[in-house]
Amino acid sequence: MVRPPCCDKLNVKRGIWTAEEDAKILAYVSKHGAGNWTAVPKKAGLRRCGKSCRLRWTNYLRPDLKHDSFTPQEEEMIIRLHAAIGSRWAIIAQQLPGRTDNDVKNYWNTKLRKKLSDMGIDPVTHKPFSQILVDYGNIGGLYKCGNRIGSLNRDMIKNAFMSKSQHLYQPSPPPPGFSNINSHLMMSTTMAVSSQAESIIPGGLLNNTSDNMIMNSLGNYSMNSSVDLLTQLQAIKLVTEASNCANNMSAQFYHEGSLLSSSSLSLPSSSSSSSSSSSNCSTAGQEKSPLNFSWQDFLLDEDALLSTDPQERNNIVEQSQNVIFLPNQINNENYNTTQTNNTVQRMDYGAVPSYEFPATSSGASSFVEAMVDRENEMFLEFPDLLEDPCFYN
DNA sequence: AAGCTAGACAACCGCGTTCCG
DNA sequence: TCGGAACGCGGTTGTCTAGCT
Repeated sequence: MVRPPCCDKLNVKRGIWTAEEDAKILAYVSKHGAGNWTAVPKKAGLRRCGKSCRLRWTNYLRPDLKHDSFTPQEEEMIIRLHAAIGSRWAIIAQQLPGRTDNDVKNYWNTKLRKKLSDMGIDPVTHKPFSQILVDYGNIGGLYKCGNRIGSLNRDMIKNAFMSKSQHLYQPSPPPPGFSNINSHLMMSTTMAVSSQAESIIPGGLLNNTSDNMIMNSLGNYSMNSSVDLLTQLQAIKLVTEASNCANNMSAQFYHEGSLLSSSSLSLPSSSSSSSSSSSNCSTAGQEKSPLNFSWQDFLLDEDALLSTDPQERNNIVEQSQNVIFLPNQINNENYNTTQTNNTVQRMDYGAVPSYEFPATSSGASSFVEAMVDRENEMFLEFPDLLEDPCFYN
């Protein structure tokens, strides 16, 4: 391995930093400012690689860092952004004042990934395991009549059921031989990416040119496989706007996340569309107070969706669209993103979005906790379903 | 009390990108 | 335009500690 010149010294110290070394870094930065890290070890009197000095400063010593535990709001923001842009920790961290990419990455790897898995959601794709199961079935021919998945992990079955409550999907007719409850499961697990795009981005809710610009761009996402920084910023904006506006939409986000991350958004290379865009909450969004939240709001009326009446189906889909994605009502003075010299500046939120989570009887304080609580409630509500390991039979 | 294990977090490594002469 | 140095990022590894057996 070829070490950088600044590290290519035999006597470079490695490992845990001492308080004395920290003090030297702090003294140096306070005097000269952060930067020119290759010169820092020599000027500060440290036997460390410049790269290591920079890391120590950015991840630990910076005065603006928060060292307390993550709040539920931060936790949810990480999940949302990860769903939207994947493991772009630096970008995600920019949306969380006082947090570093390393912080976010560690928190994800040690906490959130496991929590999502426990909730039945694949932390990589943000899709329910049940959908992966169905995808697997499509490949392996599980749909064919008489096939059973009784040999599959019971937890996976459980997760499949859970996903019904956590995801709002476009309906698709159940495969032949599936019962009504099966179709519930299937509906929750089958959707086409293209239809997602249309379902979560109802153009009718857009009020101004810049919004339309973003939405038109998103509408073209499937045509291009490249995801540039601007695209990700757009995704972040959409995510944060959706969070602020429809603060009870946590469950649906995974739906959106699958769209935004799995495929690829193609947006025009116009920086103005990102920085100057603003949007207003739709009437629909304003009317739906979090206080009036009902879990049923997240669920589609399957019978209506399966109805042969096109108008009835459209009505349901339109309702779901209004629920899923709402333009924001963010005060642009508080919500700002700029891009200068290819450096993405932190978005500042005058007020950190406060999310309302699906109501549970336990009063969970975070989205994840709410989901877990809801899971428990649903198991109590439908114990019979979980007794039968052969849902798909 | 000793050993083991898992979780949390700090630090390192390799690689891609940007900067600059 | 090119090449080397510096920087930044994401993945991985290492270390410490608390809890359990």
